[in-house]
Amino acid sequence: MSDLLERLRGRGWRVTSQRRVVAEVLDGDHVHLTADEVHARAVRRLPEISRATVYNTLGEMVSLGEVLEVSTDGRAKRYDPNAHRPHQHLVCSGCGTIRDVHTTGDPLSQLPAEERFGFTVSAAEITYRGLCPSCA
Amino acid sequence: MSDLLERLRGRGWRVTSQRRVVAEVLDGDHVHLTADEVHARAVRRLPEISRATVYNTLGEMVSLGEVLEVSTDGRAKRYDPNAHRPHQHLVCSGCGTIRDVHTTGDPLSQLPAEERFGFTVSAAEITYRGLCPSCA
DNA sequence: TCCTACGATGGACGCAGTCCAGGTCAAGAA
DNA sequence: TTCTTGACCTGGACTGCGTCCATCGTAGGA
Repeated sequence: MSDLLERLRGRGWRVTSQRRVVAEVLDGDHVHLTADEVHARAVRRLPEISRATVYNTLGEMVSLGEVLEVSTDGRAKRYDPNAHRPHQHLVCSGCGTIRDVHTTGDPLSQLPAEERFGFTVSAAEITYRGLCPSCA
Repeated sequence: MSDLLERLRGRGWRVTSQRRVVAEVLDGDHVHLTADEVHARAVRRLPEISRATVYNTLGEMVSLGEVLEVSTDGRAKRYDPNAHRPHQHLVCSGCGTIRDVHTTGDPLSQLPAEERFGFTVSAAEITYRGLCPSCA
């Protein structure tokens, strides 16, 4: 049983075979899958699972803060199961590979008060872009 | 004549009424419009202009580095005419308003070599999220 | 003024994501 | 164990954003 599923159960989630499979797909592979990729992998284990259910389940995991949504290009959103350790993303402009990276210092502290325009700023997402070794 | 259009002409762009109108729409209003909003405003000045032309023109301006594409939500891309001064974005989670902001220090220097995994890192985009004064 | 290659048009198409009416089932109660 | 019920799942239609393409129009050089 995955940690993710355990945490969700602890929050009063009804555990169904569909939700289990989606959680396992995300937990098993620490890459950043699109919803359709999650669906494709889920179908291997549970052929009847529908696309709508995958979208719903991913959306619920995101609202519960157990999974992060990242959209680094204008295309499909990707889902990041590594929601409990703060991190940023490094994206290859060639092949689209995404890696989790850790920065020194807190990005929020780099935004001076006079640049906040009265906003209550609560988060900062950094996307680093470049070429991976294979694409360079 | 807008600066933007002057620069584009200098790059050998054929200047048509459609391209002029798109450039003027972007230049006139320093907000971050979606392609459809650009189209809606362009139609007021040139009723026959097509959606495809607006998309093509925006895409060309982006490839020429004269306009930036920003996608802060998973929805429509927005176009930022302020491509020549490095800046980051502050987005209201309530209403979606986007403001250009300037950080202290260079975000690239916050990514240590051992976190680069052999990538040639060339850019960093920061999206700050929070609530604007009206939404707070 | 003429020519022609580059640009514009608009309608069809594709992908990502959402919605909905109706059928199904997990989990608590007895 | 069986019953009950409301939460959940399904599949197909639908929407929004963006792209493609065949055809027509025109900016700008000769």
